[in-house]
Amino acid sequence: MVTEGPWLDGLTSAQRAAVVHPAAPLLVLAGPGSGKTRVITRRIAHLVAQGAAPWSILALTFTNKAAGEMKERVHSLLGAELAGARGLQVSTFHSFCATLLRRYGSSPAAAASDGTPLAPGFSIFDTDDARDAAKRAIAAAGFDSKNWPAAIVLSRISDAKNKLLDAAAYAAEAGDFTSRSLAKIYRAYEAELAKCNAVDFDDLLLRVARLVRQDASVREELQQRYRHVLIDEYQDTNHAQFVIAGAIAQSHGSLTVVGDPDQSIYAWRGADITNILDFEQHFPGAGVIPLGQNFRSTAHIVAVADGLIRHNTRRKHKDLTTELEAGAMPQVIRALDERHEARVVVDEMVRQHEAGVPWKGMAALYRMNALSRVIEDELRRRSIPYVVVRGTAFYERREIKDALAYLRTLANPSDEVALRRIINVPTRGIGATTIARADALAAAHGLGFEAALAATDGLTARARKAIDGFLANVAQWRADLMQGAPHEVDDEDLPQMLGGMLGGYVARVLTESGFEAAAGEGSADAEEAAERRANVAELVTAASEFRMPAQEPGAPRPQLVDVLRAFLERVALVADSDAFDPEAGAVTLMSLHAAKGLEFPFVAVIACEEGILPHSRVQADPAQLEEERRLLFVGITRAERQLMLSSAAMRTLRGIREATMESQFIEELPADRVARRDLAGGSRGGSIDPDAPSWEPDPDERQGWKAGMRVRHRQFGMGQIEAVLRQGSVTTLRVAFRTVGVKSLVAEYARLEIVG
DNA sequence: GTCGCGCCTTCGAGC
DNA sequence: AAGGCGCGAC
Repeated sequence: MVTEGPWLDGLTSAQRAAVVHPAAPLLVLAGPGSGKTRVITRRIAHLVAQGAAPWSILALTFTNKAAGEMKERVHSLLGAELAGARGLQVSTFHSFCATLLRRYGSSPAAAASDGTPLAPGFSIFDTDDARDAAKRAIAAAGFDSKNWPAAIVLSRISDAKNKLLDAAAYAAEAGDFTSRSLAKIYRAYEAELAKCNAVDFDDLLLRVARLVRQDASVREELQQRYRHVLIDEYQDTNHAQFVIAGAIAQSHGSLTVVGDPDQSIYAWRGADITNILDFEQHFPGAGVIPLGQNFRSTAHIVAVADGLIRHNTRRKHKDLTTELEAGAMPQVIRALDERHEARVVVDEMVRQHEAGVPWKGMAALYRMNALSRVIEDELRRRSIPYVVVRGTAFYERREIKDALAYLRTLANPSDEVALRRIINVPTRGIGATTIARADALAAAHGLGFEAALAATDGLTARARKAIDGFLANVAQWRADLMQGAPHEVDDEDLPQMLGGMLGGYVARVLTESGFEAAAGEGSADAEEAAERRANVAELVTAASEFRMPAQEPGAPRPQLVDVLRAFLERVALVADSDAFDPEAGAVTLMSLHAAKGLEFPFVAVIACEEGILPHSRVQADPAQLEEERRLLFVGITRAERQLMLSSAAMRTLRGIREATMESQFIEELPADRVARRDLAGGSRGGSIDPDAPSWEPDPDERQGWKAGMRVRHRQFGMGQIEAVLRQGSVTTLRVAFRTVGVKSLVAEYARLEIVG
């Protein structure tokens, strides 16, 4: 047993107390910048040093990124000395649950609520797939999609699932007409999922919660295996996650949770803040260690954050302190409009850069992803490197979803949502009529969609031929999945070998199906077509770079089908923040939600305006308003040395230009801790003429048109500037468009987008 | 059966 | 501003 080591170096007494706390329930209330990640990783290292087997430790994080970093840190802490941390399991709740469902899916407790068992290779539906399934469920339950929008239905079902109410339990509680109707739709939705051998995101948690509650042998196996459970960002766990963690930790009680109620920002997707607030009631005798000292931000920033969060009434107050110097005053900026705001923010970034802060040390944060656009434009115009952190954006693209639907059809033959998506992509002459016929046949004979397609008669010869050809291909591709790596490949080289096989396989399917060749079709222009093809190529690359996670000891060697399923699972569970690369050497742009857990020397929170932050949809509800305030608190506390909070007196949003009001949260900041700069002339909105050119755009921006530039017009599409004619203050451009020929446009009004 | 246009709605954060 | 849906033309 080792009682001293590098994992105890340089800790404060509170941090140390948390690290060495006995293997018993422990709540670490960790304020922003208080060394939370440090405490978890070092506690893991300490547990291992105390003799715990690495594979007996389960650490659950919020994102894959955080999981990867945590694993790495533990590795380097223990290093050679303790033979590393092999077998240590660090993952997100969702991927941990997916893994359990692959392993224990045959347990009746993991089955769908109608009893349909989960087969290996089940699909994980994303929000889009779930919406498709919900639409079909609404129709199947006999309701009109006009009165029952899929998105609303889904959010109600999601709420139910997060509270561990399955369709039957929901129906039992349903009293009024709306609830009873929803209960029917919920049941039909579950039937759709079951038919597809699919789960949605909430199911991953719900089914595992049911599994650990109802299946004693699984529960005991997990309790035996995971002797120590640690959970990061505990303030954002929901009830299902609470049940899962509690069940696993129940026998030994070694449960460490770390979080900050003031940073709880996911109530809207089911996070239950009482998990953390009532931890001591849930686990009597639990240790509680507050970490209030902030090592991240200079004193003014901490004071501003503290001053803001004090306005939340439903909270346990803890003092935020720092021993760092006062530092720069946080700046509160009121700009004229969103482009002006972007200019001011980027000006500050340039100033910071000149003062030695690298681009990667800066971030612009916002409440809504749509707000990234102006900042992007400004950074691009000034040739400053930036990345928009939105990991799921790539997977939301149509061509990528289609390509993945091919793979899902192959990995999970029941996945009808996927099959429907690609049955006629590229167009093969299998249209709505054919599909309606197949549906009718399926309903009449209780067939699956694929079987019904094969069996439908009375089709045109062309449709018949198209279906037969396609299904023959599918059968061949599925057969091709039943192969492993050559036996002579040793374990060391296996992951890379399998990745290569997967890449080759994906490329082959997408080529042979004709998908790749047609990937650019239907694009508005050649540019977009090229982009789509590049994205598909990128997906093939991602597949070949995929590394199969380590298998359980004694497990059979994975076949290609297992690799494909693991890949699809990984892809389904990417988080937006997974795309964050601290070494990218670029300014970071991301949502306030995605910024949780990160830190930057310079942070700008843009669009601090009523209706945006707080968001317009929440203002009536005090609990939701407090969550909005916490969101700004999270943003502020990402800043290490420089903070800018900006708003614009005028903003164009969703195509409407409107006067704005500064966020009520700005007024709540301690006035002596912020430096205000009102660049909008004291305007509080409303009094400005929206059309008045209120600030001077950069000369190079106004006169930036040059012959030869490639531009895009909303209506005319792609074109190239032939000539720039200046007539007084008016600039006229002669533009040769690909489709409509040469046009003369007034530069100021044409709203041309420069594309290169 | 397919394609393209225009009207209409929507419109937040995300595993 | 942008995506979904329905209609008409080919």
